[in-house]
Amino acid sequence: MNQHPPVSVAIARFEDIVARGLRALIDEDTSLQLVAADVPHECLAEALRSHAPQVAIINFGSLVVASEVRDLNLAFPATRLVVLANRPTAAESRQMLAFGATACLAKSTQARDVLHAIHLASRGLYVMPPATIEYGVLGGPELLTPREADVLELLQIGRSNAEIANDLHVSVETVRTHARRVYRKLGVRTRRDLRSRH
Amino acid sequence: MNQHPPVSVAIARFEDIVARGLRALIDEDTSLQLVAADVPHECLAEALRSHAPQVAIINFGSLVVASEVRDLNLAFPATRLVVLANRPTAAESRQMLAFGATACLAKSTQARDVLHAIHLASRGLYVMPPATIEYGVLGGPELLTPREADVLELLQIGRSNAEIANDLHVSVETVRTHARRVYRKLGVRTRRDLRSRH
DNA sequence: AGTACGGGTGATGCGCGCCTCACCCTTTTA
DNA sequence: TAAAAGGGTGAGGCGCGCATCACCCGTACT
Repeated sequence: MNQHPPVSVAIARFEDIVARGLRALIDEDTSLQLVAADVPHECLAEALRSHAPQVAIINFGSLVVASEVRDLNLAFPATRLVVLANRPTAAESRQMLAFGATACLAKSTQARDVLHAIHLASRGLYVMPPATIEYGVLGGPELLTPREADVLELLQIGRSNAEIANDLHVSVETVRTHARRVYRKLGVRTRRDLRSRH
Repeated sequence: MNQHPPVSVAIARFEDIVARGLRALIDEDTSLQLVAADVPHECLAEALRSHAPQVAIINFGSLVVASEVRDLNLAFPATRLVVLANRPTAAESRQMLAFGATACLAKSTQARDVLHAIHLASRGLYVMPPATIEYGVLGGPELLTPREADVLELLQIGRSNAEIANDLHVSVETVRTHARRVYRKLGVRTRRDLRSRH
């Protein structure tokens, strides 16, 4: 029922065992088409230029500097970059995404999950390893702060400002300030709207 | 070769068509095991408590407020939350992740990608829709700051600390401080390492 | 008329990242 | 050998988000 054209994939050079595993994995998946494999690190740009794969699997370990990922992404924006690292830290993973990678995976990731990630990345969805997202690392002033979320929750169940102030052990004025920001961020004008929305 | 126990999945209540599609999708996948389906929104917490599924697919549209996701995540940290929204904005997606969701998907996502995301989410990997990550929305003290990027650029073209200090109109000591942070963040030890490519 | 609510503005304190610079030390390089 | 670079530590100032509270005004409901 789903007839999609195969996803073209290029693989950078990896350690022998890893490379063989990756190749076998991708060969097994008929919806993935290998267009280049075992590409030496210094030939990556050339390979991306000539093959223009939808997905390129990059070896984090062979990166001389992390910003090479940014350079590749700027030069070949049509190719989604999947970075495979031995044991990426949360910071490294975030840096990879900040530099334009679409996915960052540990080599300890299960084989099937690598395939899942390749497919998702080929269609632009981001994949990040566990424990890389906490409140605070996601910028953006439109996000509700933890305190605003507390107020929102109580607003939603119909509590008055005075009751909320009592619940949270703060002044009514503080509650009103939080409520105003919640209204603005969620694009509503009254507490009523919070309950009738959706 | 891959003998993994199936992943238990619970599905919240969705629009009829969507619900049928989701069910069929998950029934087809032998590595997914449906433990609850068409769970009304008000029974979600109860369903998660009794079935303790590895993954729960949440209907963004039936959320009264976004912070319900946070509450569910706090109450059932072992269950990965996959939020399915009609057309999530970048802010909404980030808010979902900030509130503890492991994946946020648009309903326009291809069926197979929903399955991919469920599998990845079951093992803790984060999945985000396209265009939700730009440079800057990822906070974190480990990313290169603008000033560090300035220094990096000059370091890469071979300028000395004194020259960089002159270019940027700051002290040599400041340049050395920026350079140190750049080295640490990029995992290199010398400016040579930054140039060994190109 | 009194109370609660929505909306604007501003102030305060705290924490934290960023930028700047300084002083110390060792290693590398010219 | 002297200069440059790498590495550690710490300090001071600045900006900003967050949380808290205060005062102003107008409106809606009772």
